Amino acid sequence: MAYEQLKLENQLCFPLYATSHLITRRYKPFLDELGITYPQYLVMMVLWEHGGLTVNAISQKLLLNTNTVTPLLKRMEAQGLLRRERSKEDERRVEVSLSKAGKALQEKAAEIPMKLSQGMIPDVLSIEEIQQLKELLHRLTEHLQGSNS
Amino acid sequence: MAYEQLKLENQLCFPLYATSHLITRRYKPFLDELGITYPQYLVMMVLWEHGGLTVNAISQKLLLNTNTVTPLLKRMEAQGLLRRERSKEDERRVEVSLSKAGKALQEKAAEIPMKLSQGMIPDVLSIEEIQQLKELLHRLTEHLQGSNS
DNA sequence: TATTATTATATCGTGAACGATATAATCGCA
DNA sequence: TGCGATTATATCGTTCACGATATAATAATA
Repeated sequence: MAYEQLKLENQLCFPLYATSHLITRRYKPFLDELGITYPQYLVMMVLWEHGGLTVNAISQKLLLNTNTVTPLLKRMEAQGLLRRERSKEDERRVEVSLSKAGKALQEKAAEIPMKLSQGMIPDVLSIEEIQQLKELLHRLTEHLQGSNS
Repeated sequence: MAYEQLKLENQLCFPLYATSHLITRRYKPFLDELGITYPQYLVMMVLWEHGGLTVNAISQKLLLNTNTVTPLLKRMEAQGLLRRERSKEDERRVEVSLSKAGKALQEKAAEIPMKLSQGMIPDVLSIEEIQQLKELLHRLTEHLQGSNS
């Protein structure tokens, strides 16, 4: 077969795709306890770190389109995790801020990263290798965001 | 702020999630030419490499659930890329095989991996680093599939 | 100050992704 | 042989993800 490059194992994209899904599945039981999904957890992390932000700012930080983030935020507002309010300075913008319940959730969430890394480190990857992996992924995302080539 | 581990940049999961999406977006224009989506492309790669397989075998290779793969295959059957037929030996199984059009698509697809890697290598990551990244991801997926801890 | 361009968000439709559940065929074992 | 357990796939409902498009507010400029 002359199509070696078309094998899953020879590609970079599939391992990324698969690992991402597998990790999301690992999160699920912990996030279920908080009553949120994985993308919602990402939104919460952004808000915990930066406080109130516009819809646009959130979607840029998560590298998602606003038409993904808008309904995500509406569901989260319905759950009482955050508020969405039109800015008074510029009525095109919608400012998103955490509710009391949303802020309070951070304490519960704080245990999740540790719980997940248990059994992962150093069984499979050493601290150095995790660091290396992050660094390589970071360079890749930086590039993929910027250029068109 | 005492929640350093809850910052996006300090996690492994978010870079994986984001990179995976960004790469899928890179594929889109090329896959549009073939008239297929990224997960459909993954299915095609499995079938090009292994020939006819059951629904279960395909979902295992892609690390997806069958309730994701079944509708995926039905859409692909409707497009004329493949056939789905109940096995005669064991009528619980559905055997998936490529149509003529499905097989023919491989030739067009063969150019995609190269086109994508242009501008990625060695601008951002060297050949060695790509290899390293694959290796780290491979170990991670192997672990995440197997254990429960 | 009109008018056009840009910006910010929302809406709609399609295709994943997956938990829960259903259904039918096959297997295992009393 | 018979019947409960297992296996293979399908169906349903909810949530993402995103292209295309719409709408309204603001900025730019003639």
